[in-house]
Amino acid sequence: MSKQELPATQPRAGDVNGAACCAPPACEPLGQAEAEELARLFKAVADPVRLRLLSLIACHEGGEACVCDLTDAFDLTGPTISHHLKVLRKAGLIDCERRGTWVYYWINSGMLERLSAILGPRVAVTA
Amino acid sequence: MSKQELPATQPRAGDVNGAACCAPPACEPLGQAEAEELARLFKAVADPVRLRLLSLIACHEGGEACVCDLTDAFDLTGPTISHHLKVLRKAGLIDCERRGTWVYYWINSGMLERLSAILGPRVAVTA
DNA sequence: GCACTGCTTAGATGAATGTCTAAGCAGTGC
DNA sequence: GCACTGCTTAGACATTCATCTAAGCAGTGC
Repeated sequence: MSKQELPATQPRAGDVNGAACCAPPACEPLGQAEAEELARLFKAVADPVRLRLLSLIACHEGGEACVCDLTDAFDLTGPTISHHLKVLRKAGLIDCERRGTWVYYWINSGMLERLSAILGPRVAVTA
Repeated sequence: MSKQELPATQPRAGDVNGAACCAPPACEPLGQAEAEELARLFKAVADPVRLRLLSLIACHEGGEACVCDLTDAFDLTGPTISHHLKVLRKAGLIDCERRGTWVYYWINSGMLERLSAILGPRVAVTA
């Protein structure tokens, strides 16, 4: 847990024999802390069931869907869908509210847009 | 593996007692096949080491970096970095070329932009 | 050819993750 | 209050994944 703290401007192991293999970075790359937080978000999205859940919610009229509708769209048990929804919720990608018997979910589009922006023009980011 | 093939227009389980819990989708949600392919791509990005690798490569002068430089930025062994680079390569997110002693990697920005677009305005997508 | 460096592949191992069943909590309606 | 439905939590289990060490392949230079 020390190498990633190097100033990255000191003489490099690659400079042996006087032949540098490559140039220093031209912009500030992602730090470890940001990378870990972003990876947490991407992990939440990196599952076919959760991608389809997001899509189903986004596609529903009014931008929200109840769990029963989401569950019906899969060949999975209720607890499994509930688990995936929880992962998305913990990542801040969706929010939910109980209304009487049913629980409704909707997309937190700000979070998705943040992820989108990171992959967009360039990976380096001020996050 | 059959429920997701439902037309989604037939009477629903949620209609019990005549009280529908929710409305049908307002647009075409992600299919299972597309979701699986996208999840594969997102999984490749959903790791702090791989995010930093992408960032380091993108930030390097000329848009490419050699492995030795990438390895030095982490507190991980060479084989581990090589493994992560392979994951990114198999996902089509980066490409590489050997030039003499060193191997250089660069970003396949088209792939990243595709992922970016999916998370962007809406999750529903014609992928 | 031989030693050296750079990088990848192969195989093992511990941790994280997706799924299930069983059980519990929260509303609704009789 | 009691039964019923909708949804979540808890815990178990199989699979996937990140990492390591050991070994192998590819260039370079003497």
